[in-house]
Amino acid sequence: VTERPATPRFQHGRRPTILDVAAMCGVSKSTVSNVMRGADVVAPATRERVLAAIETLGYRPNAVARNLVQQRSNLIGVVVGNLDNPFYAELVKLMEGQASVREYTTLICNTGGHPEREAARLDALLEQRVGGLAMLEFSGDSAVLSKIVAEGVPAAMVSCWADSLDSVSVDDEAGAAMATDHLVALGHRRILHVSDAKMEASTRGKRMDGYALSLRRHGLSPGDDAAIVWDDEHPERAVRDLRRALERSPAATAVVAANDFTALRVMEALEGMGLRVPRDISLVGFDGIAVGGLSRVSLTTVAQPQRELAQEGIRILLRRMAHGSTAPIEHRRLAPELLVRGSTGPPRAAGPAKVDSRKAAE
Amino acid sequence: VTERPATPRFQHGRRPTILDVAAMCGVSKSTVSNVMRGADVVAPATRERVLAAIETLGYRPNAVARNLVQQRSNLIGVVVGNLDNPFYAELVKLMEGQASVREYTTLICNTGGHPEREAARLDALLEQRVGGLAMLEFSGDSAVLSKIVAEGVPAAMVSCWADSLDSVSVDDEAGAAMATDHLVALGHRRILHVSDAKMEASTRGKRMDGYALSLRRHGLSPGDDAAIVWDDEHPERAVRDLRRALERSPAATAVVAANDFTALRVMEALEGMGLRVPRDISLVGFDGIAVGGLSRVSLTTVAQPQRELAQEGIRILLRRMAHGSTAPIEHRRLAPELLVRGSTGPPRAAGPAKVDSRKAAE
DNA sequence: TTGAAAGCGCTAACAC
DNA sequence: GTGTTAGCGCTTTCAA
Repeated sequence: VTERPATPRFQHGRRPTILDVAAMCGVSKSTVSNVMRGADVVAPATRERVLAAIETLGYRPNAVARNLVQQRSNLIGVVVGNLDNPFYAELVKLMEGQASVREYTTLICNTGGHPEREAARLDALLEQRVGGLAMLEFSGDSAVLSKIVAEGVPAAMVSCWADSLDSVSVDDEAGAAMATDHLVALGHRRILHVSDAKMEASTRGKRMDGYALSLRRHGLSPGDDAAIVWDDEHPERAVRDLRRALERSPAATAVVAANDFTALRVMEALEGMGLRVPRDISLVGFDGIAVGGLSRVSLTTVAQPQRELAQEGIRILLRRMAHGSTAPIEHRRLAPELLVRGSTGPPRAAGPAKVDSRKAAE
Repeated sequence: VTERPATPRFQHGRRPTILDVAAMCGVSKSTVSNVMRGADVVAPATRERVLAAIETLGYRPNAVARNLVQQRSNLIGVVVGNLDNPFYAELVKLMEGQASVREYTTLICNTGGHPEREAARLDALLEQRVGGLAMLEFSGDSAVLSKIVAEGVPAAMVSCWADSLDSVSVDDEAGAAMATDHLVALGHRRILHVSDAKMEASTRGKRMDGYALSLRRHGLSPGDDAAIVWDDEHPERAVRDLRRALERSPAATAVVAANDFTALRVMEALEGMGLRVPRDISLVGFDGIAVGGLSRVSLTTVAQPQRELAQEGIRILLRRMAHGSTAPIEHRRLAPELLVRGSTGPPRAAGPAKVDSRKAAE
């Protein structure tokens, strides 16, 4: 039987704990804890000794233990649908920045828009006992929603919506209407809408509503082939629907896309059919992602105020984390802004363009 | 004085613990633990009872407590420089996917390329006692590096490099040489290099080396004004250097950019000067981000195999987490691939293009 | 101003 | 098979 040494036992690979620090400078661990937490009850001389020991030992407090005893954590879970979409990548980055300024660490999960993955990632976050949850995109799956509510974890929807949770988002309906109004003002009469299959249902719905509302206000109607859904896993379907709507008479002369990510794909598809944007067909996106601003791309879009969304999102979440379920639910709506760039213009005077059927067939 | 009820005390907001489950079905918490952990020592009948209790109570194990007692966590810290750069956003997404398949949760931190923020975010990760660390971009700051080594936390460098840590990356030098070879083969003789100030130093260096190596192999030399650094916070400097190099005689006819993110900005700057790509000047990027593939952008680039990088990165990290510091350091080098698209072509036959000084002045 | 002690929720020996 | 027990590293009363 080996005897334990009396001096701080330092097995290989073992991190020093608060006890090692305490032992080194002959105080109790409470005192070390008081120093660490900045409680101003410690005598200056003692504090110095403790600080020195922390330094020499390379002591680093264990957040896991602290979280366990405090029954809360400085972890914020961020659930995002698709980091491929620059809008969300940018938003996640901004939120992480906001959170870390406030000493919170973010756990970021990408769900790919699949409700079952969303549920699984959420479970992981809940097991980590995150202090709060930010949903940046939300499948709308009611099982996921009820899990959040049942768990009672503070949550905020950012750039998406759920009745029962705090949220901050832009006015999607107004934004989509602005996009459509812009096209109508340019003289377009037959305008299509392409939405994104991956997009959360309620936002998708509101953007479609805004589009339809604008048309109605101008005495126009969408037409039965005007609502197209872009599913990135089966782009050929949307391309086919798009082509049909463009070959009909009167041919569509403009497209409102549900977001920039989709708009870029639609632009690609249209140009693949031999159509020129905006000469033959105009296109408006939604979100205001950075690449849309490149002169090569020059996508007219309805921009969301990302920085404000991130800031408000974190603010609302922290408020909820502080107040618990007592505070009333807060829904912030921010105003989107129409950025007119080079992908929109008046419809062709010389009548509708012809789809290049050779290219279109590919 | 109120008396404590004998039945499971359920204060408001208190999550059920393993003890509540145990009490509910009259077993000890070890048995519940055995069921949870899938230890096959539990009698089927007991297991059923426990499972039922878990179900009705909505019990969810506390990963914080588990991590504390197990002295390890299923958390993987991912440190990335800039999520704005789609290359990293895409890579992060892939790594998160790989990690979650293996039941690991990722903690993602964005450092903005600032060493001090990198150090701060790293501290947060270490306090959470992450089981492993993936560095996707690394300032090269030696303080950060030595912190990782001192802490003894398993770490892998992905798409970047440190001698003392496992890594997986592409052969940056060979890739940059491929890009340059391609331009030389097209007939270009005076070729500039624009690197990215935010980029980690060693990768930046290797890509520059590859560029210089290729030139030398072809009997060319860069010229004293050929090395330009793009700093996103002061783009005007790079633009000025670029313009000078283009106004000199013989004027440069091609640019190798250190990455796609920078290439896109250079493209924007060149076209802002009234130059056309590739007619007046050719441009090659590095990374292979998705937007480069849009027909509007059509950026010739040296693509990195992102999926493989993510897969190998997680594999190497998990290997290190399993073996501790005993295993030898592993450096994997993957081959990059030249994607010739529309931003490169032969130099103008009719001599160098004229920079539009009106536009250039803006 | 400092220390002693009681946990936070869980795992993992080990005993029964 | 199941229960008992001893912690993991820390915070937080409460006494001294």
